[in-house]
Amino acid sequence: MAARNLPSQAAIKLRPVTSNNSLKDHIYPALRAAIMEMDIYSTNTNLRLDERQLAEQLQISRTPIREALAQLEREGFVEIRPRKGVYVRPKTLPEVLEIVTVWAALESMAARLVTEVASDREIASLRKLGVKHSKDSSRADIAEYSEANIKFHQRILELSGCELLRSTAESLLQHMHAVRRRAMQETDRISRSVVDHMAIIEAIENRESELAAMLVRDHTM
Amino acid sequence: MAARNLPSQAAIKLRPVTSNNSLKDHIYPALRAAIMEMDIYSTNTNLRLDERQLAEQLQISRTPIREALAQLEREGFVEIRPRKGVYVRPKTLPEVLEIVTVWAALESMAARLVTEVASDREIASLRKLGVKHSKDSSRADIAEYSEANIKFHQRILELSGCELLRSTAESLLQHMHAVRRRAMQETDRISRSVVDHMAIIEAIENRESELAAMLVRDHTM
DNA sequence: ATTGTGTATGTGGTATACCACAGGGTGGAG
DNA sequence: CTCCACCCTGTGGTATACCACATACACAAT
Repeated sequence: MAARNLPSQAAIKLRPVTSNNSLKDHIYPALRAAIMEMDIYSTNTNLRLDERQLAEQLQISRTPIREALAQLEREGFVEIRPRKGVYVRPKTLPEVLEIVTVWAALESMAARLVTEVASDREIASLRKLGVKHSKDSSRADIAEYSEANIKFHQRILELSGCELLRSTAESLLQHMHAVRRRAMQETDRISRSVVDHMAIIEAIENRESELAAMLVRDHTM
Repeated sequence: MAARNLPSQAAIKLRPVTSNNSLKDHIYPALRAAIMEMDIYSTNTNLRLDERQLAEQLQISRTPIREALAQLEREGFVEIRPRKGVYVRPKTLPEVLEIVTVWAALESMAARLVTEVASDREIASLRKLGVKHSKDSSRADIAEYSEANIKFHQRILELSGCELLRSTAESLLQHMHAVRRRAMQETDRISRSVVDHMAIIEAIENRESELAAMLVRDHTM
């Protein structure tokens, strides 16, 4: 504080150097991404992960890898069988349906909250995302649309103002990553989706809590 | 399979001895319970946990303790500051409100599902829990009522048939453990609660999805 | 007396060594 | 040739040693 008024103080201003010291935190997203890339197209891909092999590939010891794997296990991405091995856990159809169900519950509540707490300005930003949808869908660019689609739903969760709602849904989203490709292949689904989104936006703009919550729920499920 | 028809086979039937081999899995609940017992009564309680001290108390090495602590950190019970220490993270009021909000979203969806998939017999079991409530509340036995109250809500989540819905809510419940004491102190809250529960049961019995979902949501929040 | 610097100490982070158990392979007995 | 006991190897689990950094404190320079 005293330094603020010292004229002789050179304005060096280097960054707080908060660089990620922990290997574990660095490795966890990498492993998760690698798993999400590979887990689909099941048969004859090796679902087993070897701690020592990973350690050698990453040029670090097993310890941080084990911590990352433990986290992935708790989140349901892998299964660790003692003295057997670490296995990628492919998601069954019932599991995916459950994920969608919980997501619907969360986003439905989020939509309700948005109608109650979000400013008109914020809601307008939501509409802008919706408009982008229409343009993208006309080009039928699946991948790009998928991105925008996710952004739209994430935005609703953000605007709810409930961080736990957002983060819980976000972790579910990670599990859906591999499945989304399939789900979004059908083109007619896109046009239907855009119509749904417009209806959702409209309900939110009109502050119709019940309607917004219902539309989001039905749309997701 | 072949042993089934062997008459000489004594019906010993001992358990698969899958007993908890891993120290980590044994320690994690213990630590969590200890934290939940202590975190309240904020000021002047030492919020810091020492890995080495815990290791000495439990007569094991730091490794499994670190794994348990890492898990507790992921779930938000403690905060690990590198080279500073492990600190119990007391929940702020806004955080508790967020937990309640997410819980309401989950249980509301669960109630909706119950009206769709649960058998009449299962719903009847729910009513039995409700009846137990009335009896308990007349005795104004706070602790006992609190238990029954939780059971009631957990039962709704079970009957939804969506395991992910149940487990997600269950993890939220852990965070509420310390807070519940306060919330349940007021006696009039109990009688109100019982009335609410009866209305919820009735809606579910009549298969009124919307009504059941709404009642659960409003009751929780 | 004040301030800045060196150092001692304690922390979580990482590396490494060893352990117990699961599974498969091998050898010998029949 | 068949089958079973035994060991050998590989796995995740645990213990231990060491590291880099944050902090506190002593002490010296001003």
